[in-house]
Amino acid sequence: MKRSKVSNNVIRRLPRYLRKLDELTEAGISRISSSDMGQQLGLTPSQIRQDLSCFGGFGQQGYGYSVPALREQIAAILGMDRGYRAILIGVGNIGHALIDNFCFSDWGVTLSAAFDVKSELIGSSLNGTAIYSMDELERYLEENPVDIAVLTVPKDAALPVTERLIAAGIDAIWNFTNIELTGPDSDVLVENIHFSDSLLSLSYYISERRDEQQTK
Amino acid sequence: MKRSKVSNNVIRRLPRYLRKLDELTEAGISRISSSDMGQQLGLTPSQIRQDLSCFGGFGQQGYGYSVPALREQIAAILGMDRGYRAILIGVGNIGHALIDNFCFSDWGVTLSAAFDVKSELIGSSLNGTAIYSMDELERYLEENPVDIAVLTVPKDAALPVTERLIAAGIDAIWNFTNIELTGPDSDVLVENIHFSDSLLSLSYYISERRDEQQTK
DNA sequence: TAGATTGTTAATCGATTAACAATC
DNA sequence: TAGATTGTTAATCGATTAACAATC
Repeated sequence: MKRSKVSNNVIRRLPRYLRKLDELTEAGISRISSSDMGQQLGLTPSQIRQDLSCFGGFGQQGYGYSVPALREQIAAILGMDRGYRAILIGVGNIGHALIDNFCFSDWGVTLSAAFDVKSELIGSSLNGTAIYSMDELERYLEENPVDIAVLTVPKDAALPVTERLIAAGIDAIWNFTNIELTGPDSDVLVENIHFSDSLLSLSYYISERRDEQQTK
Repeated sequence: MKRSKVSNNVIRRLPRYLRKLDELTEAGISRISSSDMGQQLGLTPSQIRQDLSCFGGFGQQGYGYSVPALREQIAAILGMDRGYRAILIGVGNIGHALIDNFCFSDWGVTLSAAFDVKSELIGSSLNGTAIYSMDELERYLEENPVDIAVLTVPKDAALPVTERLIAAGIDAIWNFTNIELTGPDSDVLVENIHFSDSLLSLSYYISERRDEQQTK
């Protein structure tokens, strides 16, 4: 697999391809052409072929792509078969929801532990995930392989906890707090879920549309 | 305010600017130059000036930007002052977390009601938001102004509920389900929060980095 | 006034689309 | 074989960066 600096835009489309391929599998469809796929995703056939060709030729001329084969290829490109391990920090409302409802294993990730400061949570377990005290964080990271820290702590705890994680040598943070962690300082990977950014974008698009309708 | 087709990339950066400006306000900083701002966000000064100039000249030569003034301008561009109203559909884990913890009003949006099918929830209220039966959805939409539907239903309910929303004339959906709603069919605005897409992107970047380190 | 920094125009860079030979 | 569709190269389009006159 060549990894010669594939652009962000391409990477962000790969999970959508995967999701679409899963939908096709469920619908019993086992082959698809780039033009059908493009139609269903609102993309041009060229773009899909161009994207996939960053990683190799997965299709067959005159035929298209095998749905299950392409699905496996994309899963591998995304690292779903690498057995990454995650811990979750901050079992508040959103952390709780993730532990209970988000199926990490569907995406090849194992959630191995959770951490919180609230004594009534420590020692219990949720959906099979044990909850430890924040005091045990460093020791746990020393003794267990962890690739991803899921950050679901309150706003004020975001930066201090991030510093502890970085000091403990964590590689990647999945950030659900509304704090901008991406500083130029450390080289930890940060992937953000900013609810508010998303809602504000939607708010913009609604406003744009209404203004257009006004003008007409 | 001119709205002559501003590019997506620009729109997606505006909420980050807003967030940074709020941080600056909290830190007691009342003016900032495009180069300082760029440094703090990892963007070039040019890009920030270019982005802002899509909407007008908010700065002052030789001085920079007034933090509170720019903050208000961006808030207005994003539609935060338009009083949009939202309802939430599906009071499961994630819906519950949003009602309890996500401060809609911070972003100018009012959450006016929630809907679910579970009889034990119907009639109760969470954090001041009343929960209605799904049967009342259409009636509610007829009688109340609603701009945004927050979709937090289980996977299987996603498409049928979306169809009901569209039939009832809803304009915009904030989609938390893992289903691809963006079809070419309807012209409803859809903004997605796809947890899995985000996690898989992170998984890709981790894999990319590790492969690079291998090669070295 | 001199220094700083904007808004904007032009230059560069990168991403998307189109076209087409290769081939299943 | 003929039709379909890929992978890839070239053309186009758009976004980012650089430069600089305007001016606070």
